[in-house]
Amino acid sequence: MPELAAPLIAWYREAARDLPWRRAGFGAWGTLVSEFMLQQTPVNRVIPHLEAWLTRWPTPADLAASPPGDAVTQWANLGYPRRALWLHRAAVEIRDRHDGVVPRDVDALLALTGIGDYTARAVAVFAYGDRHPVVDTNTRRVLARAVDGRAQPGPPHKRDLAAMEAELPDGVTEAAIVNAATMELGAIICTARSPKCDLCPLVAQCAWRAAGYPASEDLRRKQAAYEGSDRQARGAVLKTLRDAAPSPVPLFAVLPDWPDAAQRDRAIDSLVADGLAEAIDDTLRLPGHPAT
DNA sequence: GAACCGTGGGT
DNA sequence: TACCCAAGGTT
Repeated sequence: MPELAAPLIAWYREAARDLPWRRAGFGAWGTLVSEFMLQQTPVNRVIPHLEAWLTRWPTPADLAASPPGDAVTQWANLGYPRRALWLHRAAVEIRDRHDGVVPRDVDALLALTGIGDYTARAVAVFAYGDRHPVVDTNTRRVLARAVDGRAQPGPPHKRDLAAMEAELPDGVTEAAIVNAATMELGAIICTARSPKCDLCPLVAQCAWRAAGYPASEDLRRKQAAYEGSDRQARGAVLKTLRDAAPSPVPLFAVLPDWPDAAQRDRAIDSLVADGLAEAIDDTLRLPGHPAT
């Protein structure tokens, strides 16, 4: 058994948060939706939106039968709205290619729109109980500290999967718990800013602690400035469309007072190019019904 | 591999 | 206040 597994499993049993997607029988569709929402959006903001989403669309086929614009509206202010579009596309693909059943095979999951290395393995492990390494930003930080003795992980890399694989016990059930426990530890104890090392189950094993908590060069890429950015303009345009939906908005009424008109127009064009908006006549609206 | 993609809470 | 950060993925 790898060194970290036993203390992680023991800690997780008593410290894990009670989250909706950990309830017994939550289902693969619910897991898939939760993982889409959790891509770069914090847990506490996801929970109410997840429950509303699953009430409205209890199965992939239910979502696939709605226009993609409805998904964008229901997504509300979760951020990165193309995730809503991608989740809708994935639902269509699940309906058309997998008889409406969320696939279990990692390669089949990876072939769905909006699903990458993390989400594919998270569904296979947490929804179906299979044995794979699951690596998210929490996992990478915990391994960087506990195993590599560094304060922060480098940028995401394929080799991260092998690093996590090395920490997994042989047993399928135990491996799934170690995956979840490593993420959970990074989320609530081994946090980015001020880790709670006095509460950490890995104090005896932690290479970063043993080395005296050295600072490490921060190799992560920094987020671009948001204020004044094209992203901000896109967000504002899309909020206008969501608030008006299902009605279209006349183009002259889309952010008429935006300080940079060229930027506003660029935002509109890029949203149309992304499929997040449709320009019809002299109006703009959320995308309608090519779902069925 | 780097740039790009939203939004809000914590510090 | 300004900056950091968040269960990533696509191009």
